Amino acid sequence: MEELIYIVEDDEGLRELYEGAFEGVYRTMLFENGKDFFCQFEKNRPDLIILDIMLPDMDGYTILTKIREIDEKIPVLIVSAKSDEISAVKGLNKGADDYISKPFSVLELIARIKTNIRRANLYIKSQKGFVIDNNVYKIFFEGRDLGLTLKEFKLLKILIAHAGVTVEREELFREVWGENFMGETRTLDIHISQLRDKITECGGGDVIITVRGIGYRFEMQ
Amino acid sequence: MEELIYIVEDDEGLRELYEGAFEGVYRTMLFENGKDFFCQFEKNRPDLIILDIMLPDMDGYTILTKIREIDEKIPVLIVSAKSDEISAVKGLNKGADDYISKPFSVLELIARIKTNIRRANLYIKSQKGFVIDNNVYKIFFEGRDLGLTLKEFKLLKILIAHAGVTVEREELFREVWGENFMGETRTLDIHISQLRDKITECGGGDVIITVRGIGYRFEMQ
DNA sequence: TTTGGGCTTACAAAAACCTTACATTTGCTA
DNA sequence: TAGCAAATGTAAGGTTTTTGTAAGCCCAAA
Repeated sequence: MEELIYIVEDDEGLRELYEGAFEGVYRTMLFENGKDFFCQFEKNRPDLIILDIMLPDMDGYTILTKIREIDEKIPVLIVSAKSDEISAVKGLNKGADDYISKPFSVLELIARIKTNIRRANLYIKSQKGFVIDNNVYKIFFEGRDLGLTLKEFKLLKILIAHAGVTVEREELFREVWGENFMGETRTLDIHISQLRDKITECGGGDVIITVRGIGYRFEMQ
Repeated sequence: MEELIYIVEDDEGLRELYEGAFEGVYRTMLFENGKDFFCQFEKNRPDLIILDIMLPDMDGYTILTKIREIDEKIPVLIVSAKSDEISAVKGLNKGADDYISKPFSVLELIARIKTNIRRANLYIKSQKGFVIDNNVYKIFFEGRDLGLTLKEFKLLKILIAHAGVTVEREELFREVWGENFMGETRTLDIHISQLRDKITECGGGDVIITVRGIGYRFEMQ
């Protein structure tokens, strides 16, 4: 699992519970208050947000509304005290995708997270300006269609999926061209070249970095 | 509100509760069992389905699986007895979008319905103008019968059902021609070509888009 | 027998892909 | 530091693959 989850929670007990529950399953980032959360959220989007309704600085609804102003699709799961059921309903009306009441079972929590991420990923995966739409086999940069061919699409998709990590030439060949690719060729280089052209044309910067002797790396700056 | 909700529920008390709760808010259709439900579901799709896990003829999971085979996007909300919480988790894993436990508040139920429909509508493209009549195997565009043959009908129906999503050639073959279609042929292309002709003749635009190397996609613009 | 759906054949066009060829960069070595 | 070899960048053009579509044949149903 590579999914990243942001958790906004001030209760120390629950913080520990989350950390334990997600160990090795999801990458998590914990925030005590709304301010810290938004500071990070502006910089990088997670795959899902877990939001406690009762917080010290701003209440959950305010945060939720603000999240929805910035991103209307990202899955938000609200956590509320059992007694506070009306709050949860209010949250759902304000644009939360789901809610769960304390106390909850870890099993159920993970099931709900899974569903919400599945639902969101069915459609679109994005990474800092790049949006991959698997339904139409297109990748957009800041809203502009890069106009990729199938090979280019697969290539960029893999690089973005491994953003920040160098992907070996051999692996790219395997994933894009398939196991039994023979032609000892320069095809990969040419496709990378094309990709760079198209990204540049759409206003993107140098996001594909050559790692000599190894392969390529997608990196945003 | 114009939303149509199908409710699969055998408990008389709950049936009355639903009818009262949705009066004037949603249009509803009640089904006592899975058989009745599917009979109608094939004919016309609602905006959301409320499904009780405990039913006389087939259990909820079977229905859910069958629903997902036919339509992978339609929101399904599972209702389960409180004691049966594990079942609900199971349901979420099987492709339900949400669940609610008995006893629940009407307020919460409506909030959840609202959220699920909102979420679904974020993604589902409008297929405005195209009407599929499964009883007479006809598809109309703006009231005009396209005059499709059976294969063409099946083809367009599948494409429309997956509106906005590219359907692979292989899947189209499987769904229209059946598992054991051998002829490595161009038949699919020819049928697509015919479909385009007929749609154009009836005033429709370029709604079938070729995705080179993958398949075709229905998209309204 | 007629009719029409569905399939195949055949050719055309387009798009994607690959190869060649040469330029450039990088890292290493003398 | 200069020089070399290996790796990579990329323009140009040819080749292959994929798709579009017209025309005709076959077969089952009416």
